[in-house]
Amino acid sequence: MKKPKLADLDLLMLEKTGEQKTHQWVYQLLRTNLLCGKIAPGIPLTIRGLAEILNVSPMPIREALHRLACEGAVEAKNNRRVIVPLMTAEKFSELCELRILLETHAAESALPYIRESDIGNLERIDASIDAAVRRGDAESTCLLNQDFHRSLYSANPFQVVVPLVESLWLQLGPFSRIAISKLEKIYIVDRHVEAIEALKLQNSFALRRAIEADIRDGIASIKSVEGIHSYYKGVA
Amino acid sequence: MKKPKLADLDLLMLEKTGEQKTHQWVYQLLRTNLLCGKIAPGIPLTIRGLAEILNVSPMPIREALHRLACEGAVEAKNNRRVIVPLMTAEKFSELCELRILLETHAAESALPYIRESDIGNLERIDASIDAAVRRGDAESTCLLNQDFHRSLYSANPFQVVVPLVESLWLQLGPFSRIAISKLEKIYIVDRHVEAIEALKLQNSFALRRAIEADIRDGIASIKSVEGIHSYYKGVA
DNA sequence: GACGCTTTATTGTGATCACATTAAATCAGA
DNA sequence: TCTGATTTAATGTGATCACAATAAAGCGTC
Repeated sequence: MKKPKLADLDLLMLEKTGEQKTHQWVYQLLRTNLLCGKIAPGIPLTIRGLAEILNVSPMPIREALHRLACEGAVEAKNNRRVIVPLMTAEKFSELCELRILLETHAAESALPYIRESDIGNLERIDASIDAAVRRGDAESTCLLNQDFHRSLYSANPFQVVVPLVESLWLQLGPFSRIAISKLEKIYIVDRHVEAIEALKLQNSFALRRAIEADIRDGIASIKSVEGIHSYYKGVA
Repeated sequence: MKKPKLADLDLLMLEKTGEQKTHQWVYQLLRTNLLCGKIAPGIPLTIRGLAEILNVSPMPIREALHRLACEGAVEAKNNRRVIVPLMTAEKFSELCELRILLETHAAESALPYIRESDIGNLERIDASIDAAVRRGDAESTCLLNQDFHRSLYSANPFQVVVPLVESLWLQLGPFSRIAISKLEKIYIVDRHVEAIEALKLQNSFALRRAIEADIRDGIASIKSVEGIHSYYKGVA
């Protein structure tokens, strides 16, 4: 097995809209690729290397990498390498527990602010997810799933938890790919529909249950993959 | 009342140790000052201005400010100003609820890993806090208090929650100064001692109670300050 | 082949500069 | 003295460069 290199990356590209700065574009691009697992743990990300791939100066890459590092998406080692951090079973468990803790809270505290239009929006996103699942589009499924959660929690205008949750998503990102590969089996029960029902009924208990179940379903699918342990440590 | 300017800042300085990079030094310095409320909300922080104050090139300041922005410690407005964000009552409540949620979890999941030496270390820190309170040293009290919590949670070697908690501390930082000013009245009951007792007894329920009470005591002292609302919005 | 040392290439950091954008200061007119 | 437009100053961004530190490659020895 060949050692993976930076140049082998096939990133999914985003177009740079005119209103965003270069470093924001780089950040979004790397972030998106991390979130749907396009960048495997262990391969060193270099400033100049990415600068060449993306055809920009090293400066915006530097800023984007630093930001991702402070969100825990990548890890700046004490030597001079920046990598997607490797995973351990214990760390994985901690991240999942925190997701449940934070996201059930976020959903519940958003509930009083949910309006008809919010529910419509969530239903629209969930329909897109179903479509993406059916056509086997892993990247879209992953990103839309996060859109669903983010939209729900953001209904609370005084919300401060979304950035924390996004940090958790980023740290789990490289492994969500595994979950996605089994998505068709998972979505026998659509937890999003359950959540939307709970919203309509203003039932905070049912809402918490639905969110927790949704997260646990994803976890279970990852844990069900045999040899996951060797996966995290194998690329070291 | 004069409009506060950047030059009027009297930052508490840290010496730059040889092993740390310049941008890390700048980050720690700004972070420390934010955490103990030395930088008031509303005054614009500029790269070149800080560079001149700290006698470094603009580059490390840029990186430090970007990192603080991504942690929520400062807010980069859409115009060209970076400020310590203003507070609202609702946001304040959210931050406090999250502190309780995350820190009680962090304490509980650290409990199984606590060793004799950890307890000794925590007792030592608590003694330092008492000393700082007695001599009215607000900055040290604030920083040592965070040391206590961080040390406790970090006993769990697989812990991923400390960075999230630190982000919350940073966002609450500018207002912790208010709490500190009333600290002598608060520490009638030393919640840290209660927490240490719970650790010794391996009593996770009592530990959660102690941590939650510790946080709530601080909150109560801030809320007890009359006109706090005008404080957050007054400097706008 | 495998291991240790030297040489070379590459990396992150910090400094400096040019430029477009925005805030602040200046000034004219009432 | 106040208001609004115009000029001036200051800011963030991105590019480029020099430098020290590190990793990778080359090479000789066992």
